[in-house]
Amino acid sequence: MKITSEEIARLANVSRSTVSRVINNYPNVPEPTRQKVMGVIEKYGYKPNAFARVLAGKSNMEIALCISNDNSGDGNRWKGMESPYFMRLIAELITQSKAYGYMISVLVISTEADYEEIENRFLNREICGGVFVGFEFQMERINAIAEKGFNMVVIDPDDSLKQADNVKAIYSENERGAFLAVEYLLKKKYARIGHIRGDNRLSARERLEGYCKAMEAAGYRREELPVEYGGFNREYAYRAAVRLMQEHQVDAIFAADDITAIAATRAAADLNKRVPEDVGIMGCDYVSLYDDLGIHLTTVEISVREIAKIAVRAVLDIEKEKQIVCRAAIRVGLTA
Amino acid sequence: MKITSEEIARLANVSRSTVSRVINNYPNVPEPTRQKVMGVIEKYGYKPNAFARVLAGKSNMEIALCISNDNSGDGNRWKGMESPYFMRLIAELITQSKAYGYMISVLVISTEADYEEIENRFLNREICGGVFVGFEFQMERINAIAEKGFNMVVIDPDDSLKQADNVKAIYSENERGAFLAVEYLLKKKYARIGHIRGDNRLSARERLEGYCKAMEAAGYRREELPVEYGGFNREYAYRAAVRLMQEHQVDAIFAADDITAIAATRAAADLNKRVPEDVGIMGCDYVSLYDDLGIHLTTVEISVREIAKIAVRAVLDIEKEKQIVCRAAIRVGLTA
DNA sequence: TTGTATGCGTTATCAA
DNA sequence: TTGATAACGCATACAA
Repeated sequence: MKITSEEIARLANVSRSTVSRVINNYPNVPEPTRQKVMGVIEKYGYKPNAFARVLAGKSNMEIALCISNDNSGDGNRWKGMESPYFMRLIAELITQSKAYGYMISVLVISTEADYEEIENRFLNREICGGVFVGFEFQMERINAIAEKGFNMVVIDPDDSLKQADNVKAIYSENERGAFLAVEYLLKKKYARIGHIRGDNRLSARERLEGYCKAMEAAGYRREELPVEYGGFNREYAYRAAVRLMQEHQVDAIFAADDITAIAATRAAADLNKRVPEDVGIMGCDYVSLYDDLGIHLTTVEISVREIAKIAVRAVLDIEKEKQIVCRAAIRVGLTA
Repeated sequence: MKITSEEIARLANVSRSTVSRVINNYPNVPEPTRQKVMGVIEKYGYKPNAFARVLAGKSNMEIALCISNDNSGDGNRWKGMESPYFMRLIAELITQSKAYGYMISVLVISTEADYEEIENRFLNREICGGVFVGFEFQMERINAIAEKGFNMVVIDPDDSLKQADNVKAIYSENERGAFLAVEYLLKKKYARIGHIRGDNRLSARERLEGYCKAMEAAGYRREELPVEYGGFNREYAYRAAVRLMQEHQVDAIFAADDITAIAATRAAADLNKRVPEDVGIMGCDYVSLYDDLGIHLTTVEISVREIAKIAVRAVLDIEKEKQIVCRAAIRVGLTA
């Protein structure tokens, strides 16, 4: 059926052990022998059985991507598995890990049992690392698993994070990104800049802080800044944008994310304001989707590819830092 | 470290074989014994080692989702891994297969070697089935693997498909969907309906055919129908829409897909035409994305969830049909 | 109905 | 430097 190391050994006139040593690049096998064995391996297209290796003690070259499922069910589909962010992240992680010879398996975490599932896989050596991304993780569970000696990476953790030893965290430069965005608007000579903030999670608070700092640096007083609640929700964001433009008379809006920015763009259109002439709109957390619709937001981008690359390197312990920050950059579009 | 069937056997005063029989629901184990063993299993939270089972002859409860990589690099990102269609499909497949206790592993197919990888996994019992989706598959390779006795499902294959015995095909009701769409426009009293067609792949040809048939049924002559090439590309589609509206004076457009429809909507706006009053626009192949932007296309929907559900059932051979067609339905929005 | 023995394909240990 | 041999954790044919 399928050629095994046994066969290879026979054909190369060596023992299974030697074949194994060649496969695993052990140092104690002389070059001629290695050549001979490799020749037979190539000739017959032999590929070692991954499952057997794992059973025999090796770790599987597979990384679990653990996504927290969103059960809130508020009809806002920009969450959970279908979120374009997660989707791009999955795609990039698959690509990046493949470059190191690793596979990605996607696990959706929704119940307590799922954490046991993960731990089980670690114990069985089915996976050699876990990358966590999403909102509502139980950090204690993650820490507990990590403390048994397994590598975990958490992307954009909330500040509640107490990192166990084997846990690495990847942060996005939210505050600085927001600061850059507002700075950009100020340079464009917008004078009255409002902010549509997200909800209470860390990223939203950091972006708000960045906005405030940039405005303060420009001489504005923090207490008087026009900030409205958008909650990363397109309906709330739309109304927030209307309030900012009508009640606060802003001439520019820094939105907590791109969904919010798109909603603000609609609001501007409905109020007969031209973008960017009458009102400048700045997004955040670039989502590639809108380009394809011919909508080119000026926004803050933190490369998903970069995050994926770092995540893979971190979980494989190539990257040793426990706290890694991904840089934000302005992506110039047509809305500001 | 981890409890094994050996331990369970000892604790339950039976042999490993009996534990195995209980786990695998063999009939020849009396209820009291089963209860006793199950009790110990529950108590210690024993989970059989999946890899060991596979090595011992069982098939892994895992389905490979094989996605053809798009190397065309024409800058149109609505293809390959990042396509929202694939992304939703992945999400739905994960959900649906989980319901049957199966996992999904995603494989991106770009080179010849990838087919060998798939075959290798089948031979090692790492996967028990393959679901193929994308454009440029080498059906001969798929058939060759299937002929060795493995289950394969191809979603929306091109007509070049010669199905081997273990290959099942899932088709979308493209022609009927297009027919319904045009019928819908006719009922809405649009009189001059044009079509922006896709490229030369089967789905595009079928949609064109559905459009033609519906128009013929309404008394139009096929040769005189206003059809322009859009190629599923937003730039081409935009220009096609302009031609239809300016040169052909259409009052409604049936677009080959939703990307095309969105481009047509932009074109209408740029020509100062109101949608749907001055011109009706009908999409096809519903992509959920646009709702979140406040754009509500009237379009043709073929449920991705339904496709995923059927794909899982087909690959597990619960669904026995070799050719399965997924129904299309009109999704009413604001553009027609 | 149950237990024993063997095999799955690999790695690791120990001798040679 | 190499080769036997014993794990790894489970399923199964066969015997009892």
